[in-house]
Amino acid sequence: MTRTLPTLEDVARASGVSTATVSRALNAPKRVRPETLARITAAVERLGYTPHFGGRALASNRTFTIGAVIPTMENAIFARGVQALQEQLSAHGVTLLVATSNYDPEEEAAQVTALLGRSVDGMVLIGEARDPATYMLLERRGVPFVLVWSWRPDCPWPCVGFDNAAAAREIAQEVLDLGHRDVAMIAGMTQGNDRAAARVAGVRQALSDRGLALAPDRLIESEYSLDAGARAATRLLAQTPRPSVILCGNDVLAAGAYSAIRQAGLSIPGDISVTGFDDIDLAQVLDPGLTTVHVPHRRMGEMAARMLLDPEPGASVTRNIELRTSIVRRGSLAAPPA
Amino acid sequence: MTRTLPTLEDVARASGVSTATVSRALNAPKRVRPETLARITAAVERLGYTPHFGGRALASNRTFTIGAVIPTMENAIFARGVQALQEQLSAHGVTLLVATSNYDPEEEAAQVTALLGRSVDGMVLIGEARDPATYMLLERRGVPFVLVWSWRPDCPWPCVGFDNAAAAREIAQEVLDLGHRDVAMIAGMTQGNDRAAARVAGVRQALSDRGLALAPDRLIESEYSLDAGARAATRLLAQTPRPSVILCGNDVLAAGAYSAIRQAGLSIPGDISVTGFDDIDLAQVLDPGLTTVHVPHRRMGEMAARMLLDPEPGASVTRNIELRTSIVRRGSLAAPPA
DNA sequence: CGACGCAATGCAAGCGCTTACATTATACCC
DNA sequence: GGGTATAATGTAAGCGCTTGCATTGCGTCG
Repeated sequence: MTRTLPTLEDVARASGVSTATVSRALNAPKRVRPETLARITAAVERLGYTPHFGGRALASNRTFTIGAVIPTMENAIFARGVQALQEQLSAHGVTLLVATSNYDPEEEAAQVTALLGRSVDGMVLIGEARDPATYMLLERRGVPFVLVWSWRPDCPWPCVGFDNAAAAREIAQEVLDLGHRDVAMIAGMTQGNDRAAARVAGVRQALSDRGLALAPDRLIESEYSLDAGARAATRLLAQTPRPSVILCGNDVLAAGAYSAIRQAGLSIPGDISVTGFDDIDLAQVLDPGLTTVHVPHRRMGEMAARMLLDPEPGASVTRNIELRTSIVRRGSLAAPPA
Repeated sequence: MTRTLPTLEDVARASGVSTATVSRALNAPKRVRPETLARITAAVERLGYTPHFGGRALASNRTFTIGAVIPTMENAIFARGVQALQEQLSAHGVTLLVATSNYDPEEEAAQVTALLGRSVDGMVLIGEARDPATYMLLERRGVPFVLVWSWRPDCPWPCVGFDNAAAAREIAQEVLDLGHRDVAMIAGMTQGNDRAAARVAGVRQALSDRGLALAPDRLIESEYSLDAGARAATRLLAQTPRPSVILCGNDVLAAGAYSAIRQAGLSIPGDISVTGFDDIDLAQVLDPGLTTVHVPHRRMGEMAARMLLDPEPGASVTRNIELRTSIVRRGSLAAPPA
């Protein structure tokens, strides 16, 4: 009962043409006479033929597949970004292959290798910080790639993202403008994560602009999870004096902080303010709504897709694109308690 | 500057053996003499050789890839399930290919076809309700697949999931036990979605067990999104009398309901209770915490992986697995207002 | 000590598809 | 109507890999 799938040759035989013609009918329909095309199409239909991906990849050396390596799908922001990217790509008949690295550079390198082995036509990577060997590998294979989520003017690679430092600085300025002086921050792990590092740097910059500084014990680096965020916040709340605001490296951490603050019997923003970063759905569902930085995840996906799909690399599409972020003001940020 | 990747043949030449031996060295190391193996390994290393996926797929007709078609990545519950599945699969050297259908059966069928075209070795599908043609296609191609998220004792396909109806009935019973009589429900679109339909059925069953019924205007089917959930809740709140509890088809809808309720100036659970389904992170972050049904997404992923990876299909592993759900009690459910 | 079995390796035939090149049909021109 | 572009199709050579079968080399055994 081992069934053999219909092949190009079966279709060719069934429609009385050569395999070359069938191939053309499938890949460049205008190159075959309409009636022939019709006959072939009918045969394809009747036989239930589907092109064999491996054969195609082998012969044409193209796979119509692009790969993406993201830290994790469990963070909604990446899930959405991937979704956007995928929608964009499928609209062009390209499949997206997603791999996760769990924020581990070695794992990321392994996933990149795996994707290269599958002859992806292009690749999307998150952020800029990674082992130079990974970049070399990519270049050696001549696989186009684009970095998303990070951006700086002189990034040597094609990238589409936003200035994490500037955005963080901006929201920190807003916090300071409200009169906060005793600022704490829960950041993501900055090790090997340029976005997390840039956000810390941005906050530091805003503070130093006003002659303030982020004391070492006011900065906690935390894994990106609700629980870790809550734990970090708990530690901050225990300090005397208590900070009047907690800036969080992302919305998930902020949500964790909400739990801890609620747990401690304090109110937001009455006793303490909180800000986030990313603007995932969660941010608007929290009570009070989370003031956060809106990140253009959707546009990043679209632009990345466009860059990768661009027929003449380097030509019509700019290879270094800065997207704007914006601050979304909700209830979690107010002036410090008197 | 067109670089050509090293091929099996290059490695063979470099290590003074035939391609057959190199292939064996890669796929069945114990079948080649240790010293030969060492030489080959060295050559592979030196040349930076990576097997070409397409060639392998073509020759061996196996891809070490399994595909999954999920409704959307934007719902955290699927994102996490996929993540779990992926971890499980990578541990066995298998790649996961994820496609999304956006709850559209036709789109799902298209994605299934696409994945089949890529010669996946197996497939994971969500739920049982779909066009018979899709099942036929799968069978005709002889590709093993497993259904997750749904379960019933006499499901004709391999499946690992839970009894959505029973779980919904259970939480509804708990609601009724607290004294609620005026129950409303925001369900997912039941059209082509057996999980959503089963959850409604479960609630109905619980009600009818006590001689109650779900009035037509007390049931709103809604798209799975925060906004849609909020809109549905708003409509329910406008009814007189106002229901004393809103059962939601999933946590995202429940979160939407929270917004609407807060908007209306009502309190949870003082004025109105809310329950969810899935137990995503969100549920514990909401204030008050959301009482919901915990779904074993992680175990589903693991079991599905195991079923697909199982060397002797039908043998050691049961093909019909029911997993247990449990009710997570948080603050959103209380007795109705006096 | 020759026959035998087994382990290690080589040979070569594809797997299903694309595509340069060759060939044939069609159309159009003077 | 012969000649020539041009369009449509066919021919066949791979793409990189796996694998059945053939071959070789050796240790073993009667």
